[in-house]
Amino acid sequence: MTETRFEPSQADGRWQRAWTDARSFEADSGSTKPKIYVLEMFPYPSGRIHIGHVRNYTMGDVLARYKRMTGHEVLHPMGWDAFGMPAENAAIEKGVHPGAWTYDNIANMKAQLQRLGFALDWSRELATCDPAYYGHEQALFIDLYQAGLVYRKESAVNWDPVDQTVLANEQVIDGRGWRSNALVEKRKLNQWFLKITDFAQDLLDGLGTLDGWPEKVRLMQENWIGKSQGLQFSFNLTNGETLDVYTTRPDTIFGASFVAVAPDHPLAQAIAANNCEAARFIEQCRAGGTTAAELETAEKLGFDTCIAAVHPLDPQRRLPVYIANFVLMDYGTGAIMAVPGHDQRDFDFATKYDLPIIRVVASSADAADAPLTEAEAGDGVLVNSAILNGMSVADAKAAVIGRAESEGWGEGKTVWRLRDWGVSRQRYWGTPIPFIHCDACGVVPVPKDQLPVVLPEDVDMSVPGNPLVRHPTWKHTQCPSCSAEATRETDTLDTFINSSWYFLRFASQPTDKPFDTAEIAQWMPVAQYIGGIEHAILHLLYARFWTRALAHIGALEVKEPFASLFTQGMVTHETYEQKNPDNGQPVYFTPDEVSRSGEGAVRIADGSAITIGPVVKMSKSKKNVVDPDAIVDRFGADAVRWFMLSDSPPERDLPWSAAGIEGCARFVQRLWRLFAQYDAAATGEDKSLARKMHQTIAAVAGDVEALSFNKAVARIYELTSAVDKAAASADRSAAIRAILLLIAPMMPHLAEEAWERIGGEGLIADAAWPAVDPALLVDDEVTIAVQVKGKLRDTLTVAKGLPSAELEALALASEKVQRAIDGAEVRKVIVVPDRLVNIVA
RNA sequence: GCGGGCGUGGCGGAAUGGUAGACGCCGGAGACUUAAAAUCUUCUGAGUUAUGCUCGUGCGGGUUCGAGUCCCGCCGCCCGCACCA
Repeated sequence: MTETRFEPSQADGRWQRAWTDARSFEADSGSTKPKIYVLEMFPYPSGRIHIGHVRNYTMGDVLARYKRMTGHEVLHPMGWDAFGMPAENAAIEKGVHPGAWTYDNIANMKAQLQRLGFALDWSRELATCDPAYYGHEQALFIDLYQAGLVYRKESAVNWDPVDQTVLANEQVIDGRGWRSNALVEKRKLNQWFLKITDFAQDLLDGLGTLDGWPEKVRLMQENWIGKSQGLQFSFNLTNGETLDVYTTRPDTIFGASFVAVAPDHPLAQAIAANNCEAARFIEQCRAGGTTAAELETAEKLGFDTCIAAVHPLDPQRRLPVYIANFVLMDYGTGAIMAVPGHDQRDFDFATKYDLPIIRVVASSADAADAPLTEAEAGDGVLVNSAILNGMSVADAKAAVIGRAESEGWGEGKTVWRLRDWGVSRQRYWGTPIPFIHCDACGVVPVPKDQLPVVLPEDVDMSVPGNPLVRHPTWKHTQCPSCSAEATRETDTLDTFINSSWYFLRFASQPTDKPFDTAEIAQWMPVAQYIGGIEHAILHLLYARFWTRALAHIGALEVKEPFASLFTQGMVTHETYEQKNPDNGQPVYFTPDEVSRSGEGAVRIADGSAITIGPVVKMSKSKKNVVDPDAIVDRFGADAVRWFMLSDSPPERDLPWSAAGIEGCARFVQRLWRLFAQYDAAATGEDKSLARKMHQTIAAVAGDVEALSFNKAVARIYELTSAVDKAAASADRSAAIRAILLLIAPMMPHLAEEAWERIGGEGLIADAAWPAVDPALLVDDEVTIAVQVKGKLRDTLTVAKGLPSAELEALALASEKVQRAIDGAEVRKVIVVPDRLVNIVA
């Protein structure tokens, strides 16, 4: 090792080729080693990878490489979530075919990923837009149809009358199409649905078994599934009709002081038909915002219908019926009994419209008349509730439901927020839904031997509307049952279906079927799944459902696809801006355009002052981005990888900084110089360095297993400094070799290069993780804190395991301690062996 | 509004109820050099009458021999959301 600098520009490519040539990272399903599946969420091929991908994939890579070193057969694949709207947008804007655009992007991004040296099994690469992938998806979809998990029903979509297309919610801006600016209409279409609600309870129960998932994600899914148990019952109205309401608090029924229906409720609509004031009110409700935060802070508003409802347990009582802006049509029956005393929204409404607020739950029977200044949702005993008085909330719930059922005016009911999954998309760039519409036979699945139903290549994206509908020949076919003229389904599948089983196809990819059940069992479930929190609900819930659905039809033996989930933080960067003198709007500059010095920054082009803005998520609009290729060119893959792992805990945001990456590049060189000092022939002991080495190996292993990469990095720095300071010895050489192995998963190119030079056998990628001698994990000397009344006054270095009495004597003998005691009487001495002595005087 | 999370030096962050600030970045001083870069050494929470002492983990209480850590009440920031009856 004579070169004084490590040259990533030469080493990176050389070792990447060596790994490819040796097929180092191709997973063997037949291996007898313990198997482990490490997976990061596959990217959408947008064109360029961004630094967030680099962070995500670096984390997975370190774990995958580490697991290989600890004797596992590792499956660590990569592919492309390649269907979706951006390709169609590009096609419309640039006149390229969505497929051509997508495959170009894949080629670029693959090259970018390969430059980072990720230990990926590229032999299993897949793209969801490949008929070899989506054909199997069509087969699975038909299987689920035959199992009764797929059905069609009418459902509303956002229709853009100018672009003749259905819009996603995000494409509707202030009620208008994002591209056409036309007013969006609600249109009812016959669409395909998956029965995810059949699995609601199972999906909920499964969350309890996912110990390896963040509590936050489990909670988000639980709320999304939204199970509630309550009473659905019917009010008799004074106009002769009845009104169904749902409540989760039947116990508070005697506290009901009004009834409210959603603006979209049929009753409200009927009233509005001959009452323009009501119609105006409903219109006003629709004009308001629809997000939770907007509605929560919006004032509670109502319209008195002048209809009254008869209280089912107190027929003399009449409750006014309101149309209210805070009642949702989509949940329950779209109508509620309102209990102001025990629901804050009802309380706010009652206060505004001067309706009675009745306490029916109190801390004790004596507190029945305690005034309510806000709604009280807590537990207690029933008061002011006739037959229910004195009961607990739980008993009263059961009593009311029992009575409603026996008297026939209501029934206990479980209501779910979760709704069936609408999977129809009226778009070209997606998986064709493999069904045929026949006038005589109805909806008929495409026979499996005719799969895949392939998208036509010759489409014109410049004309509005779905090209599959207007293609001259594609949709025309024969009915598989009766051979009559028939048409293909022109809807394509939601891309969330593509990502609901790609991990299965990675694990097993026969040509004649979606996957091999036995081979899947070798790898599934995914041991560690890593991705962004933005997928906490939809992707992860759909994948859990799809896996269950396949298990339900016997195609799989696992129900939960991802045993452990990790959601990493974003990569952030400060912003650089100037005010536009004309309109005062900020103008952003990229880090390349700005020279940062000390406190301030200037624009390189003209030397003008730049305002340094907040550190926020990297985004194109704020121009606070760094290009992975550019930084790999400049610093090498290993420095970039090291930066991704350093400092910030992986679940938190990582602030990118030029100084930070430069520091990492310096550390790469420092290690290079250290490795050059490796001397296999060195002799002599360095017991304390040997201890430090074994402790570090054990700690780094634990940190990597826990994905606490920032801690592992800190420990490697510590050991490096200790080795730097140590004199030559056999132990020092061993420690240098250990550092090399510890950094191998993190800085694999540097590690290979140095491994070769010190005469390591084979590739370090195939080397074993260094062994730990348990005897050397503990020190024989410990430093004891000596406190007086809880304040540190001295420290003592003593032999480990010194008895308490001796520790106490040593502590009391300390001059500093005596000065702190200052002659006071020692009342108590707390001794924690090998830790501290606390003298209470 | 509800749910969840987080508040520790100039910055990112360490810390099984037991020596707060590990490790890194920034910054200061010095060595090497004709010089610079690189590298190395060293200092770096605040205050102070400096071998010491006092204060210090968002704020106010509490439990404890001992609290960044546990409990109660606030404040602020971030994320999620579906007024879910």
